[in-house]
Amino acid sequence: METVVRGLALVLPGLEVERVEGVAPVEVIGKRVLAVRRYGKFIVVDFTEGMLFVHLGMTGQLMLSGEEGKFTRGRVVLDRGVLRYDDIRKFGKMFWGTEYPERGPDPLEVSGPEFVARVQRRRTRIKALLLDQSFLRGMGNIYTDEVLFRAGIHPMAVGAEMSRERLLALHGAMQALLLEAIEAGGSSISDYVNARGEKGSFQEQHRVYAKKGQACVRCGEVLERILVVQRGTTFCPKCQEL
DNA sequence: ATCGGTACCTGCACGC
DNA sequence: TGCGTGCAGGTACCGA
Repeated sequence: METVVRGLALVLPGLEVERVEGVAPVEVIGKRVLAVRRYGKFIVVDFTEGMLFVHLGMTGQLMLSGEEGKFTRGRVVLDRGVLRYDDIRKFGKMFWGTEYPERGPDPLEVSGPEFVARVQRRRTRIKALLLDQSFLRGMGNIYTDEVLFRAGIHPMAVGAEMSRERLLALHGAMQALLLEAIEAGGSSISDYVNARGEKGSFQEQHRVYAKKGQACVRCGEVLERILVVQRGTTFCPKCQEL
């Protein structure tokens, strides 16, 4: 989402909405874009009064250029350019609002001590916690699996039982991972593209996500796949012991 | 508070 | 080639 936002922020500010089509909310008509920001996994387009929230779900794409397709679900036509919304599975959403949805702190902004304190208050498994948007806004399945591998933590480990040191290491690994992923333009598995329709390359640096059966890059052990809160989870049983 | 199950929707990879 | 199954960057809601 961060990489989509960065692309949109280069182009949209100052433009005025002329009309909308499809799922785009009518409230934006006639309003001028002030800024484009990210709020967790939401893309937030700031207008003179109120905000357009866009959540891409699993397969959503928000683009400034490129061809219309079978899965184009909506458009925001501006005085200079068109913002097009495509979504194969229709899990994404666009809506107008004046208040932010209730969410936890941003993983890139939360401090180490605050992160530790929040985790230690909870009895649930660390993977479920990282995925919970009311706990942290922004971590998804890819980066959760990747960061737990980097920090050497089992996805079923209970947060409240982990030491301050391990949690601080997890916090540091999480911020480093996200910054590297943003630097690489994000992870494109099948559908993800930025605002210009370009794929990211961080998938080339994934170490465990969707790599069940492959050898662990650190120890050579065969990577395992389990289900945690109904999400496919891949980890190294040797480097990430319970 | 937390969890499993289900639902939403479409495409794709895989086995037979 | 075709069919059935399971899986997918997410989230909401249900009942236990």
